[in-house]
Amino acid sequence: MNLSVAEENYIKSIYKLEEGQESVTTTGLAYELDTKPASVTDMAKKLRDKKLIDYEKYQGISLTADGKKAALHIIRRHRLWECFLVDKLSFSWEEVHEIAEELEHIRSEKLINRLSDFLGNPTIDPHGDPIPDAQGRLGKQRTQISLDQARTKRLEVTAVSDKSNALLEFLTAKGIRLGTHLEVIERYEFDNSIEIKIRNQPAFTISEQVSKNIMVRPV
Amino acid sequence: MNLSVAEENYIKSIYKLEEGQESVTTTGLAYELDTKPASVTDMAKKLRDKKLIDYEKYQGISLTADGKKAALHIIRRHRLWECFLVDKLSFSWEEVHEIAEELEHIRSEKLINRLSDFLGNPTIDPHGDPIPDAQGRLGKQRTQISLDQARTKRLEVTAVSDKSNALLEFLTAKGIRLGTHLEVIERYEFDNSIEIKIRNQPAFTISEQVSKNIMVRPV
DNA sequence: GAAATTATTTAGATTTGTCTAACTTTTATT
DNA sequence: AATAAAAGTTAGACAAATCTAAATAATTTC
Repeated sequence: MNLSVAEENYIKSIYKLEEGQESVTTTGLAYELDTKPASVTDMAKKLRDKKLIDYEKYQGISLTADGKKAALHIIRRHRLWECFLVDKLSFSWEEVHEIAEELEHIRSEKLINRLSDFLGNPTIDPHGDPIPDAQGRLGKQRTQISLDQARTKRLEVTAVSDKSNALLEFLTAKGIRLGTHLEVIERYEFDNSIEIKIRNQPAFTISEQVSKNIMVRPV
Repeated sequence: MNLSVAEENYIKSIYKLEEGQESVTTTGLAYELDTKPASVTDMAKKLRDKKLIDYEKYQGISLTADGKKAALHIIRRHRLWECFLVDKLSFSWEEVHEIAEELEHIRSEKLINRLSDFLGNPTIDPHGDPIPDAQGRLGKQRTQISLDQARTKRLEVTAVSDKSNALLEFLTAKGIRLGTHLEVIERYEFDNSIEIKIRNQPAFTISEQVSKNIMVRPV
């Protein structure tokens, strides 16, 4: 299956929205791709014809098995290039996303598999997200700090799911990066904000919007 | 100046044809780009409007100073990626061209300059062609075996100017690669073919078409 | 459950890069 | 120099991906 850059971006965004539980709507996808709902409808028909998504008008969109496979291959390419940029070219965590966004569309199985070897076949990218293997198989997911039912106190940051510059810059400013150990001081039910503390720095509060995007594991 | 992939390919091909002395015609460029003369005429108008080429109808095409600069930047990207593929990902000489053809269109000054640093700022690519520096300055050219006025006997291959698979495979089959030392046995005026010998293997003859694309230096 | 609001789709237009077919200009031939 | 051939251009069409504006369906609200 040979996909255009536009088609690949749609598949990737649909995967991302599906991952975040909620159903994929025309408007939601348009927002995610910074385009208009009318354009999404057009592309939905095309992707349905290619059997990459299930789509009935007014009924929303979901990836087929083939679509999921395609998505995982695109994500593999994206995350491997991010590793390359950070590990080999000394880019910082925050600046790699945009460039990887372009590199991910270069389609050569051989290139990607050799790149993976060259990088030592990493299984997580610089943001802590798992890298699918050559067959599209994915390692296990981490937990969102806000969904942690066990109300764990001591946590380690393993990933950030939203890659917007705004969030990444905020986290950097706060000293939160991959591997950072943090302590949950308080969880406020009324707005789902969370008060946290890093080492011996003063505590501060993060909104649900932010905490939803921080993946953690108990430590 | 932000160029589309198509525009970049035109600029690169025009540069290549200009480098090979002859004037750049609509048909010649169409052949080089595997497209139709009508398409070339359309694009020529667009590139003229962007002041990258001089073009008057029926009068052929030539790069402006800006166009040359753009071409050298594209070539820099292409050749650096070729270095990466061969040096770091163990691709062979012959297979890198196509992939570099895609990678060259990723436009991030920072990416390319860091890639260059990572590779040790190479000045020639795996085919022996010089890599323009960040300012677009180019090292000195090598000589075509067929233009060697001095009629040198012992030569070293420093580059191959035509990157078509057909030629690269032919050269590999004959045992001609970068750095190969060869001895010119005879030059035939009537068809400009050249009889050469590599080490102690039997001599063979190469046509002008082939020899024109082999760059050499005396040894 | 009717009306209002929101979401989605359709129809028609636009841009980029390409094409074919017809036409024009230039170059080559005699 | 006239004509034939080759090279180049124009006009009109098309596919991909997008858009706006209008129409339709679904959902929410009262």
